[in-house]
Amino acid sequence: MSPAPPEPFYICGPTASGKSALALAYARKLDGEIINADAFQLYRGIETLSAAPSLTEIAQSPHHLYGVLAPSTPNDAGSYRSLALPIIQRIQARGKTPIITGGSGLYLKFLTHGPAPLPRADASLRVELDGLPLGELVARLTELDPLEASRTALENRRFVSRALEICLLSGRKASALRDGWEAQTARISGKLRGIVIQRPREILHQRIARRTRIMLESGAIQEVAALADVSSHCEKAIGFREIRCLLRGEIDLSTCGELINAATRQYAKRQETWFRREQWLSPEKI
RNA sequence: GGCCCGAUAGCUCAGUCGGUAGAGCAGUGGAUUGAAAAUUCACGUGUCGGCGGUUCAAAUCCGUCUCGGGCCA
Repeated sequence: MSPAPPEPFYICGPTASGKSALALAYARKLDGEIINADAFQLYRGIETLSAAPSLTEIAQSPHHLYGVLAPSTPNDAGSYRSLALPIIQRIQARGKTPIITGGSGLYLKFLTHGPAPLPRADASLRVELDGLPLGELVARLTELDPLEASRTALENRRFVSRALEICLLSGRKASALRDGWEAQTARISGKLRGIVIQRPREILHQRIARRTRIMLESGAIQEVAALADVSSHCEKAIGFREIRCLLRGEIDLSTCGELINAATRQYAKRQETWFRREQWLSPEKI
């Protein structure tokens, strides 16, 4: 009888909190291999902009799922799960510990809790729904699935659109499809091992400012310039828009840095809100 | 030295005929299972530059001082 495969170890927390460095430490400690759980470090061509691990870091331990997608490739949490699961299994089969590292809360939760039994996104339907006024989306959702409408933040176009999309694609009520899934996943609570990095807000802001400065000095501008003609999925990365403004001469370098700083701070706050609520790991102060 | 303009939230500014003030940004908290570095919701007491005066009542009118900026010497 073969021994049980090593359980994955999760390292998460807000941006610029030091996840990559901690992952390396744990890779040594647990004889592990690192797997990315960051939505934008998946992409090639924005390694600096997305603060992906450096070549020096990557050389120290096997790293997986960094720079594996072309900039124009769309992605979502479900696709990420499909990419990550086989890699986790292969690492475990070698007797190594998967060290899953990243700050994309939704991606992590898809990995740990699995997808709800819902139809996946449909690009052409989204184009169609995007053309309708929010009021109409709300009206259609309310008609098809009043229960789901009552549970949805109706001011949030994305959420309304997604709920309606589920109803239209499945021909069933989104509320019915979602039911049961949450209860099923509740058992995972507190069972997984890992760390949520927490730092005082002030310290985190200092780290963000430092990282933004280094990023702008060490190639992020060139990365965005190189993608100038590409209509890419990764345009949503923080810093992309700001650097494009810089390249067009609309703002100066210091303004660009300030805008990126502010956007990164806001992102870090959203991540903290997410991880504060997620109780499947026990938070550990660093 | 003289004249003019400005000083209001952390920042940029609005504030009508005098009735003790509100936007954007920043910040904080929340939502968030298939776009998530996305999307979205909520939260505004501050010596209205200081001191005096007029007035029932002053961010608002008057005087004066301080600090910016400008013009003329």
